[in-house]
Amino acid sequence: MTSDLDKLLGLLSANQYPQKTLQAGEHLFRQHQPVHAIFGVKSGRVRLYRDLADGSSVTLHVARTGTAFAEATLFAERYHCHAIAEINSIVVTLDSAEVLRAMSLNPDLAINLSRQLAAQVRDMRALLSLRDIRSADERLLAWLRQRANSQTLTIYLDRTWTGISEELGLSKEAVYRSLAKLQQQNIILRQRDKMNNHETITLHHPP
Amino acid sequence: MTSDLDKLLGLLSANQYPQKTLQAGEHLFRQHQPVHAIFGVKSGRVRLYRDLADGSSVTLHVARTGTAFAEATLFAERYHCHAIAEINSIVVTLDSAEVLRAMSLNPDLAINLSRQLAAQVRDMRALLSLRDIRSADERLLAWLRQRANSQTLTIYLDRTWTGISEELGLSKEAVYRSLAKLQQQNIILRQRDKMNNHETITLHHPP
DNA sequence: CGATAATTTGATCAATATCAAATATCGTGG
DNA sequence: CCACGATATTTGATATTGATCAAATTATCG
Repeated sequence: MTSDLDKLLGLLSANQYPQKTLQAGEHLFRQHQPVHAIFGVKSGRVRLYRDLADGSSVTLHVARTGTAFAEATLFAERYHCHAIAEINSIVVTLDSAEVLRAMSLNPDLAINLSRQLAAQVRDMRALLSLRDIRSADERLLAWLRQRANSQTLTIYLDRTWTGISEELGLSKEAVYRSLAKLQQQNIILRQRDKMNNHETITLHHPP
Repeated sequence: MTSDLDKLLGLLSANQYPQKTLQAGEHLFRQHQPVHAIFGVKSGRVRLYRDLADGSSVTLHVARTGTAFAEATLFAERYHCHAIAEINSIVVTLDSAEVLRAMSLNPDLAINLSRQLAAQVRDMRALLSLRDIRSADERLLAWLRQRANSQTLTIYLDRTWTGISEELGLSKEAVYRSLAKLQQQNIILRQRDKMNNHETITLHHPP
């Protein structure tokens, strides 16, 4: 999966991006603190959460390897949530003032960021619309159809089904069962590629 | 709800935005057609879908009143999907070449668009993370907590629960039942405001 | 005031989460 | 190259939960 982290980092060309190593449980930033940077996860897992007045907290997002997070802070004065590393993690930091200044001078940078964010909105919308499909079979099928090459009707997989089941919001068991069912009904064809251990799915009949 | 349509429209200042009236079943644009504009729904409902080689199609998104859609087409050559009005609708159109040109000349416009899109990404992430919560009670509670004023722990509602249930991905019955349960367990307090027919929720105990 | 939509509660059922367990596969270090 | 531990894949059994169908009440809006 090409990460949106790579793309976001492609926004600034010259200098190196400072990395920060976080121990599990260490905070990257705190709510109300002045904004310093936006971030990307090189490795690990960072949870964003907000405190509530009664002492409890809400999780807003869990950022995983290869994803950018806190993009909205680019335009904020202060962080509106805490960021804590759930496991040992490495994050890349982009100084937000620097990014903003660069964009002001060079519209292409800002346009480029818009492009990335627009693509992200599109992808997340597609993901969100999948969640409205109750049936596991149909949800999985819709996921496959969204990703199918519209000519060949094939999907090349470089991820694990267990990971995909999380994206789908289904248990891995449900996904495996749906795969088996769709295969049995001859709606999909699963082909394991001996060469590279990956898998190719081919779609058949329309539903 | 302040619509992201309003914000998006705020990007361009001077001229009026052309509106287009669509009959139910009428297409706004077609897949593969050169991109002409990005859009916002003034009223009605527009479905975005993509054709597959076997003659079937996948729905990518259903845009509702007050939302912008096809923002990603701003950077595309051709529409990657069809757009059809599901019911009689009115859409506002923003010529994409014009928007792009304006942004090239004025970085602030592009930065502004980035700001809107970043906020959208943040909101959608929060929505997506809610969908990972299986329990209806907990999902609803998380939704309330995300929206609670972190000081007063209150949420002012200007929407219908039926509409909220769709956002939550739950049946309206499940939402009403969860509301009743949370109320009974004294976790939330519902107060109907006689003045303006709206409702205020107050959160109590941490979970 | 009538019509339409929203709210609310009940009963039932189907579907998926969950728990279990067995096999297969991968990555790693010896 | 092999052994081994970790992870992924796969299928079975069971229980829980929310979807669905129904229906009654209330609220909203011309």
